[in-house]
Amino acid sequence: MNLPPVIQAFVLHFGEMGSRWGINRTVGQIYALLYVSPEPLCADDMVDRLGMSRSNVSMGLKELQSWNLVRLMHKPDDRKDYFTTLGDIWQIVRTLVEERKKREVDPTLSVLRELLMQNPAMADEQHAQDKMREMYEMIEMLCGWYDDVRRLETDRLIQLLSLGAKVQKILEVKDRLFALPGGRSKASAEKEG
Amino acid sequence: MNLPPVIQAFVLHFGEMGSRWGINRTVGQIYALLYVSPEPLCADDMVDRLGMSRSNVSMGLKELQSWNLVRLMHKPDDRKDYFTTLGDIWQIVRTLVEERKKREVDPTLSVLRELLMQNPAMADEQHAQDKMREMYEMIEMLCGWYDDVRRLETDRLIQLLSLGAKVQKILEVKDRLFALPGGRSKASAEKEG
DNA sequence: CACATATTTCAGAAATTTCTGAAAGTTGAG
DNA sequence: CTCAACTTTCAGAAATTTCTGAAATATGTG
Repeated sequence: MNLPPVIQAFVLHFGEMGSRWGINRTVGQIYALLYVSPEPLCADDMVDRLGMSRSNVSMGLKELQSWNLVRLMHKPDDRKDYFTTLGDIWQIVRTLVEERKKREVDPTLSVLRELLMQNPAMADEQHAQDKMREMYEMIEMLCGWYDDVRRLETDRLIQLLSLGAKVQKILEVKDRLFALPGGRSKASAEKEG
Repeated sequence: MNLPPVIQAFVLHFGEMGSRWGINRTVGQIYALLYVSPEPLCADDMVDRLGMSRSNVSMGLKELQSWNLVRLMHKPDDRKDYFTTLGDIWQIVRTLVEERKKREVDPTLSVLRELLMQNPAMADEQHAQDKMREMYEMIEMLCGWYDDVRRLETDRLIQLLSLGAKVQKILEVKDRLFALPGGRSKASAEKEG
């Protein structure tokens, strides 16, 4: 590896982290390097700096493109392909979540849905299906929330995050304010959508 | 494998999913089987039903215990160890998130913190550190939010999730209600915590 | 303690994943 | 079309991870 120490440490760490997630070590390293680079890099730059084979870099870049994590660019009068990461850190997180959902959560939901349609042939299967339904409903709820939240603009999202659980308190205050004795208040109507 | 078809399909799916996460295939299968079982199982039950070696089951259970995902039990007059999953699905999700944070997010934060202390020796390192800081702050914000939300009781959490982004609207309503011309309102005071 | 029942460890086999160099493919310029 | 510059593919090598059987360890019972 041929990198300044701080960058090398960062790249190595993300290589390790990558291998804990589905992404492999070299893909993690390539991405980390691109993330901290001030300029787009071409494959040969990465070969030099990361010390891996040209073909490995090529495969890694292909995978990163399939994750929508990297953008292909060109420089004028240069036939090489250059790459950069895509968007700011929040956009990166959004993309990561979106892609992982697509690859992991959605297929799981569809397996569960299918299994829940089967007729249980015995008590154990019945019980298993009940547990699967519990899981299915939990995932659906998280997906519904995600589907709402992903549409927020980033500064709204940040605002919401900084609020944390204080939302609860605000809801309580609001409920008290709008509460009408024995009636369905405007607040609860809104809360229930 | 020696399992009813619906359960087998579930177990196989979670095996595959497990291998996309850090968890390996057989550990995923063991957990899936325990999750849908009405009764605690002993290691030999798992050997029978999953068709893997006794030692493999033993190692898998050890790993699941280290993740706090499985509880060891005993039956009266029986020397075998029995195992169950731990808590309802929401508790399981909490545990998973907590453990993954501990193993993946916390170490990353500490690497980043350390790298941000270094003196940049050149422009590229300076730029890299800026990007790392951006990432560090994003992770800190997510952790802060998580730290708030994890304390909520499950039904409060569910309530919050079903609310989704509608929280935003409620905030807007609230801001409008409390807004005093030119003044720091009770609402904004609360929002800023 | 001796024995039977259980669980864990661990060295190496088996399987899977990652990585490489060589060859094939692509593309723009002359 | 031909060449040079560049990228991709892919078969097999290398590395890593997973899995197993055999041996070691632990534990309750008489």
